[in-house]
Formats: sequence, structure tokens, C-alpha cells
Amino acid sequence: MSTRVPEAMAFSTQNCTISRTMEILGDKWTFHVLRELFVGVRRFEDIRTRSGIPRQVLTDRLAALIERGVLRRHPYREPGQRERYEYRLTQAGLDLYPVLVAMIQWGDQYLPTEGGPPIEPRHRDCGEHVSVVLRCEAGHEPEPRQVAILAGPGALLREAS
Amino acid sequence: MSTRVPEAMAFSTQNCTISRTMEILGDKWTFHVLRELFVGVRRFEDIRTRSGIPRQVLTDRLAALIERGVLRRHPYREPGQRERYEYRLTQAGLDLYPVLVAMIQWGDQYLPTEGGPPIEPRHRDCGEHVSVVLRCEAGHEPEPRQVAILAGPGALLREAS
DNA sequence: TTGGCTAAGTCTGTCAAGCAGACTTATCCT
DNA sequence: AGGATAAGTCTGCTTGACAGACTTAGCCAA
Repeated sequence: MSTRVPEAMAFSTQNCTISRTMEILGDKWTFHVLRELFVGVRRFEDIRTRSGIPRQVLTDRLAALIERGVLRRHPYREPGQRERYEYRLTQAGLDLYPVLVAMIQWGDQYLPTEGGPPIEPRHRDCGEHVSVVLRCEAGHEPEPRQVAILAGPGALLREAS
Repeated sequence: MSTRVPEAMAFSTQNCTISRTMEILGDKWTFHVLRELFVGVRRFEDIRTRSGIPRQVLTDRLAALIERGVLRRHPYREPGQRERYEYRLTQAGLDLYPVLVAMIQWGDQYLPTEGGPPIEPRHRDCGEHVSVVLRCEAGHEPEPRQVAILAGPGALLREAS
């Protein structure tokens, strides 16, 4: 193949964590759905109206996210209406916050809009802006270039090509 | 619509930062490509072999990421070969590190594999594991539930439905 | 100077997914 | 009984994914 072979070439992507996470999140509309839930929009018609997602696709994505444990259906009833269901984040869903905040942060930096950020993550207690930072277990906060993604204990060797 | 209307319903998603970021990242294969570059795999055939992405799709994604400023083509030459190009992350691309690390972190927590994590972000200087944390400007490190995504100064009102 | 080697693509036909818009369902109230 | 509403399902069209074959451009050896 090539003389300078990256170490990663020795390993399989079969059980890669990013792959497995993307099996769940890995499509444009799924992120739209998650955004709606994170900003507090929980109902089918509200999500659809705001995000423009096609009905069939919304149905599919909600079902998939429930099956994967990211959302749950929660009953509600408006006065004079029958009982219906809305969608809420589970703890697993809430723990996607860093992913969403990291995406917002990147977008604010590299795709700025006139007028400033349209959405902002804030700490409920103190009202300050929330961001994500990289931190190692020794307490350093490395720049991206100082971080390497290496094979871990669960890495599998790739089949001979 | 409903009695209890989430505030977010008043605002448009048209210029939403997450939408705009997903315009660039928003598909399964794009994340596969980014992962390869983050682990140091930079060449067309290497990326394709490891990730299984169809050629045509890989061509398309690489071109899109270059156009969006996330990657650049970089010439290289193996002995006895003609000059070719490999793909490298720009600064904008590197700054996606928190997004990738956040995804790995979530996957490790909620989709664990036997044998432990197959990939690990580590600090090059000290070798320790790197994670992402949420932090507000006052220095607190809030739990996900203590963070709210609110309308910012650039938020647009939605057209009357 | 021709012919083989290689990485990095392009091309072609098939098939699954996305999509818009119309229709259906299940209750509640009058 | 009839109308209202949220949350879907159904139908047919179109776009994109995909596998596999083919092409390109330079380098080298004979």
C-alpha cells in the first residue's frame, strides 16, 4: 500500500465507537429531532412544523431513537383533548448535551451569522454561557492538536487485506 | 396548537447553528471520513479500505468537506510513484475534536463493548485520557439537566403559521 | 517507446430511501 | 351525530446510495 502506514491501518473499524454512535445519531434529521427536544419542543406536530422534517421520516426517527433508548414517549392531555403522547429525552438522551454544545460551538466559530448566535447554551443556575472544553485526567486542557485518538484495549485487528 | 407552548416555538430554525453545522457534517459517511482523518488515515484507498465507504460517496464527501474548509488536499509522493494527494484536516477540521470526543464519550458510556473502548482520545504530552466537560463562563461545570438551549441575539421569529 | 503497475478516481445500472400531499384514526366536545 | 384536532399511515415520484467495472496519469523496467 504505502511506505508510511498509519498505525490505525492495522485496526478494524468494525466496533469503532464513532461508528456505533453514528448508527444511532447518524443522519441529518436525527440531529434536527434532537435539537427540537433539547430546546423543549416535544410534540410531533410542533417538531414537524419547526424543523420541516417529512412526516414519515419523523415517525421513523422517533421510533428508532426510542428503540435505542435516547427518547421515551410520555403521555399528556390538553384540556378538551384526548390523551396523546409527546417525546422526551432519557438520561442517555440528555447526556448527548456535550455533542450538541460542541456542534453549536463549532458552528458559532466557523459559520457565524450576522446578528450573533441564534441559539445559546446557558447554565440555568447562573445564566452564563456554557461551552465544552477538552480536558485530560491530569487536569490539562489540551489544544486539539495535542490530542491523539489511539487504539484502546478493545481495538480489534483488521482482517488481512 | 397547544396551551403549553414552548418558547422555542416562536423562533425559526432557518438559521439555527445546529442546522448549519449539520449541513456540513450531517451524514453518516462524513463522520466516518472525519474519524479516519482524526486517527491519521489520510489517503483515498486507505480511507475506503478501512471504512467501507463506496468510492463515489467518498469522492463526494471529500469534495464537500474541502469546499467547506474542513479539509485540504496535500501533495505527497511515495518512492517510485507519481505525485498524488492526501487529505488533511484544516484548523477548522481540527476544531471538530470536541464533537468527536463527545461522541466517543457517549458511545463508551451507552454502547460499551466487551474488551473496553476500541479507541481512546489521549493527551499527547502526558498520555492521559481526554474527555469533554461542559463549563459555564462563571466556572461551574453543570450537569446536562442544568443546561438550557435558549434563543440568542441572532434568533429570528418564525413566520406566522 | 511500449507495456505493466499503482492510487485515485469516474461511469453505469439497480435498488432503497427520502419526500409531498392526500388520506385515516382515535378520541373529545357540542 | 357531527366537527375538531394531533398524530400518524399510504401512495407514487424522485433522489441518492451502492457495487462493480472501467479509466486516468505518471513512474519504472525492459
